[in-house]
Amino acid sequence: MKGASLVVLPREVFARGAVEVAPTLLGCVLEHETPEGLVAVALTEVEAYNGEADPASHAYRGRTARNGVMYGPPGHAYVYFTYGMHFCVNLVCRPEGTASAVLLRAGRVITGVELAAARRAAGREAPRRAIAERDLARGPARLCKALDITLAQNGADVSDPASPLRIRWPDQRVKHDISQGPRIGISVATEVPWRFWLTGDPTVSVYRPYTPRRQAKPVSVTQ
DNA sequence: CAGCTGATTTCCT
DNA sequence: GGAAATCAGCTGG
Repeated sequence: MKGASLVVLPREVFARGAVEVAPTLLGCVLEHETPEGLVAVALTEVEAYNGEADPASHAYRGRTARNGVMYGPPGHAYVYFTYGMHFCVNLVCRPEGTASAVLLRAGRVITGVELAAARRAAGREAPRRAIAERDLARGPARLCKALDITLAQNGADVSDPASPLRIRWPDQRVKHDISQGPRIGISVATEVPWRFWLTGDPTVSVYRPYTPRRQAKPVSVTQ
């Protein structure tokens, strides 16, 4: 039935804390409809960020121009730009005024594989190999690239079925095994197990413990 | 396959 | 000024 695809997650789902919302999102389908076509991704890996109480959260030091959307109503997309070239997308949790959110880290492309592959290949110089299908949305920045999510989608209401960017329940209610462990790419609060993923799923990114970027850069010595 | 590095801008100290 | 919720490409084992 076609109508099933319009059943977006109700806003109440996002009214709870990110740690509770995160596992709920696994298997749900994030869709982005653009003039180029529709790409849909079944989420396989997410991370919870617990607002101002969480040293790893962008909201840890309070409200800024960048993280403002996180303080808004639940069920909206918080998109940020990082490392000078990448976008990442979160879904806002908890009522307005708080800053809890779930980072979408990876998914499996279930609709629009060709379009997603074209977007991911764009800008690469002399690619030696085609991108494997499992890698299309494997990683937060890759997921955004496959779905063409940019700052233009910051604040989008994913609980609105009329929104070009929305999230709906899985096609089939399958019982998944869910694993839980430390978050990736952060240097603080690495002890809390707030990353959730579908056990054994090939689209989940490989766990890499945090390693400092520059270790003891040689000090310049005069004379 | 592990490990390193450049790319490149926004944000905050 | 420097790190950042990252990725791709290259190197060496």
